[in-house]
Parts: sequence; structure tokens; C-alpha cells
Amino acid sequence: MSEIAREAGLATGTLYIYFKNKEELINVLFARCRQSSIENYFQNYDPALPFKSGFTTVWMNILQYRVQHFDKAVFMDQCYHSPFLNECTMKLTKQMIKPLFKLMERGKEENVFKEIDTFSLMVFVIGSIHEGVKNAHYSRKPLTKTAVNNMFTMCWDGMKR
Amino acid sequence: MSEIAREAGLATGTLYIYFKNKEELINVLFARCRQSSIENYFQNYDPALPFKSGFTTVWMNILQYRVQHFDKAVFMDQCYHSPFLNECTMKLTKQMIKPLFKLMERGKEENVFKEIDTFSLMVFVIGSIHEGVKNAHYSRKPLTKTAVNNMFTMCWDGMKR
DNA sequence: AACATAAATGAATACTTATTCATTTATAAA
DNA sequence: TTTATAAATGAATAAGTATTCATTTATGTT
Repeated sequence: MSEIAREAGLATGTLYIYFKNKEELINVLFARCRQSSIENYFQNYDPALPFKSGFTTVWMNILQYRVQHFDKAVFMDQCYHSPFLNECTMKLTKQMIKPLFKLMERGKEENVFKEIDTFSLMVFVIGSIHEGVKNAHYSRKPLTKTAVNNMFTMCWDGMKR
Repeated sequence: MSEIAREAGLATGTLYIYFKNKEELINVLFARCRQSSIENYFQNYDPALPFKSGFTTVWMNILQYRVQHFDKAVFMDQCYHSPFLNECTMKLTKQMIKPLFKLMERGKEENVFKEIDTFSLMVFVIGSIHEGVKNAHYSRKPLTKTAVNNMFTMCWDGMKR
């Protein structure tokens, strides 16, 4: 908490005016990170364009977000296993991923994707990106354009009919 | 440390006879988890069998391990982002994944997999499994046989030529 | 200017947790 | 049995970190 306060340019006690305690701070921070990440994912997404174009845009946005906001991504990953997140935040953030859910559904409706449970499709997309970015980061091998394209191709081919 | 000692049926001080400090304990524990996980991955793997059979066995083993030893999986995930793991452990555990690396190379040599950097292929496999298991666990939806098969198909189709 | 309210401070407190060490208990050798 | 060595103990210490609160500073109103 003291470190967070310092980083925010506040005294430790001031933090407790805005957040009841550490738990609340973590929950609010998580929800905001989740919100901002999802918003980023749909930047420049035009539902009027053909599905593959739209999906590619979102996919690239997810990857880019995880790369450029790696610290936030790590924070969110850690929250997943932590005892801090409460039911309320869980429910709230589950709502937030709905747009991504809808996108995957569209892929199925247009017979582009396999007939697989929407959630499983979504998890597959997220998983391949997350692990790819994490690995690139820690092995200190920056993601080249071809590496990114390969990742996308694997993801796409995995889901397409 | 006291909780670990209690769980191990030891007094706190006794832990410090076997491990210099918490850092060393974490590093040793991580290395052992990694070792045991990789060993599990190759259970019943017969290199004489056709590639797809062998790969399926390993893939299923990885998934099964993550499900049955979820706590270890979480621990290893957390270590990844923690300040505890030292260079030595990093190097050591990188050696350990070589068998998995070899397996992916074989897939390329036999023209089954796409011509993609071996490491990227491996990360793709791991990533899709990890996220899938994690999600099943926290959403408390146990992985059905069809869910697992779908996961495998997506993974395989993503990598195959 | 005087007053009231809100926001900010950071040292002190309370709680948690890693580490030490003097002492005890087990094991083995003479 | 006696002695020596190794292993284990857990209360005490040290270090770290969340939270409180009496006091100070800023902001706005009459």
C-alpha cells in the first residue's frame, strides 16, 4: 500500500480515503483494468466488414494490449489466483467480456468457426495469445511480425471449420 | 514458511535446516515441480508409434497433469512472475523442457506441423491447455470428454499443415 | 477575514511473517 | 552406559506491511 501511495504521489493514509482497504483497491483496480482492456480490444472494430477482417482486428488488438500493458496483464493474471477478488467483481467482469463472446458467436453463425462451445473458443483465443506474449516477454525475444502472423494463423486454423 | 512447515509436519525452524531461506525453498520446489510435470507428460509415450498417436498421448498427459495437480500448476504460473526464481533455476528448468521441444521438431520433420519456429509451436500447445484448464477450474465447469476433444482438435488443426 | 468543510498527511499502531538460536530429542558409535 | 553427532524444536527476534488517527493543509462560503 505504501508503495502504491508513493507511486500515486500520495501519502499512505490518503489511499484509505479512496479505498476502504487493500482488498477493495485490488477489486476496483482489477475491474478497471478489465474494462479498459476490453475497450481496447474493440478499437477500430467495424461490424460491417467481413468477419475475418473484424476478428483479425480484435485479435491483433488483444495481442497489442498484452504487449503494451504487460504489467496490467500480469496483475490481472495474478488476481485470478489470488484470494482478493470477491464474487461481486467476478460477476461484474464476466459481464464485460460479453462483446468478445458475441464476436465468437458471430464466427459460428457465419459458419466460419467450428461448432464448438463459444466459451471454449474464446478461451482458446485468449490462451494462445497470453502464453505467447508472456513467453516472448520473459525470454526477451521481441515478437516479430512473422511470429505474430504465425500465432494468428495457428489460432485461426484451429477454430475454422 | 510456518504454514509450509505445519503442512510438512515439521517445526518452522526445521525448514531452515533443509533450505537456507524462503527463496531457496521456492527455487527447489519450482525445479521439482517442473521436473515431475515433464516426466508425467511423457508417460506412455512410445516414439515408435505414428506421430499423431504419440503427440496425442503427450497432449492428453499435459492436460491431465494440469487438472490433477492444479495447485502445482498455479504455483508454477505464479513463480513465472515472481521475483524469487533465480537465473540458475531458470536455466535448469529450460533444459527440462527439451523432450517437449524434440517432440515438436519431430512434427515438423514429418511434415505434419507447419513450418513455424519450434518454440512458438510449443508455447501455442501449452497456452491453449493452460488457459482451458484454468478456466474450467474457476468457472467450476468440469472438462467433459467432448470439451477436451474440442480443445485438442483446435490445437492440432492450428498447427497442422 | 472568519468560518466550515473537505482532503491530505505521516508517524504510530497492529498485524503478519521470515529468520534465528539456545535448548531438547533422536541416532549412532565406542 | 557413556559419549558424540546429527536432527528437530518453538519461542523469541527481526523485518515487513496494512491500517489508523490526531493534526495539518487546502478549498469554498458567508
